[in-house]
Amino acid sequence: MKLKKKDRQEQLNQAIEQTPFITDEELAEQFQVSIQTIRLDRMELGIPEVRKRIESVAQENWDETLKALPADEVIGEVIDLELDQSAISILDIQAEHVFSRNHIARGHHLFAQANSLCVAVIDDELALTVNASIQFKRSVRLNERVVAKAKVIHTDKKRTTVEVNSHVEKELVFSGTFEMYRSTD
Amino acid sequence: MKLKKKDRQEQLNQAIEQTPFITDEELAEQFQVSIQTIRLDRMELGIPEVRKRIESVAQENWDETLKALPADEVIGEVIDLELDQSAISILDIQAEHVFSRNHIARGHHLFAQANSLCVAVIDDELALTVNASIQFKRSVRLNERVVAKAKVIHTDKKRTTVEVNSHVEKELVFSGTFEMYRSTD
DNA sequence: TCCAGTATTATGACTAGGTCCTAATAGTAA
DNA sequence: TTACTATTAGGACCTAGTCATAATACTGGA
Repeated sequence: MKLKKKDRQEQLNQAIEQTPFITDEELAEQFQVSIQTIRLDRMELGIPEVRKRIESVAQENWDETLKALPADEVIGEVIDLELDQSAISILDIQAEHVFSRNHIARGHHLFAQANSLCVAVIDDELALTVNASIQFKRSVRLNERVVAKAKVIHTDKKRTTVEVNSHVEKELVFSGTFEMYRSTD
Repeated sequence: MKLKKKDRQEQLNQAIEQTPFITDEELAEQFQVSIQTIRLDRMELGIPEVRKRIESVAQENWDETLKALPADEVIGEVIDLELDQSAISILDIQAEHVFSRNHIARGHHLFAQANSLCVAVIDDELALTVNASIQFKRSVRLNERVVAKAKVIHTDKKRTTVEVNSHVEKELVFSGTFEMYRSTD
């Protein structure tokens, strides 16, 4: 027996969510109803046509591509910077940063925040990490805000040593010492 | 004076690359030529129509959404894994991994490859990095392939120490020692 | 200056995947 | 049987094209 209207619309909703690229014609085939019925259903459910659906999926992607473009950007948001002296950045831990199982932030994100802050604080064309010694003091969870403070503690001709301490609220969660190579080449 | 065909086509290419959502009509307006000219240009350059461009951007996004779902995934591709003993992964350095200025891979990607490999090698529910001591031996460049080898060198009740060495060809580019906390909680 | 060849524009027929509106038919429940 | 909802059908119109043909404009060289 064919599905009742309500059930069909429910399934339609799911089908489109899963495969937004599907046309009305294909949906009509799938549910064994006419194209017009599919269209009426879409109207009632407020679902736009394929091309608009595709466009909005594309739009999301494009926004993210733009965000990713300045690849030299610091991981997190820099809120204070004194070149060759100190810098502070914040990173809000979101779903993409955590293990899905336990909602604990993956270590490399904290590392990335600290490491890129070290690159940013150095007033030279080129800054590369040579060595680093780091400690993860406690695990960071979803929705926590990590504040990383970098402080230049030593500089000579080619090398700069930077110390980074990251806190959530008042609690130290990460600390590291980074030895950086730099040049104005 | 209006642009010559060659110059226009060059700029057209760029314009579409930057804003793939633009229609022929808008492009015709922008370059002050007829729609037909824009279409001829597209044909010659092998550029598909807006809706196809939008669809391919959307398709990329969709693929990535599916890929991104297993957020617990290892950075790089695991090609060998013996639980609690050793593991090997490869990471091909692509545009998104490097500084745009000098095409040198950003340190945190090498760290992420190594760190996530340490997580993967541990045969427990939970594995978190506690300490790490790392050295970047030489900078890695665009299109190079980094092979990371992880080896468990010590284990007790709650802690596991893993050593990771990453090579490009025969050359050591990164090495680190990771102290991991784990539990079957 | 004219001529050839290239570049540009115009026009018309056709397409996919729709919207919007009207109208006919089918199914169901009181 | 009647009333109402659900479904289907049809036609006009839309956008953003493709493909083919033809006319016009521009430009460099003999």
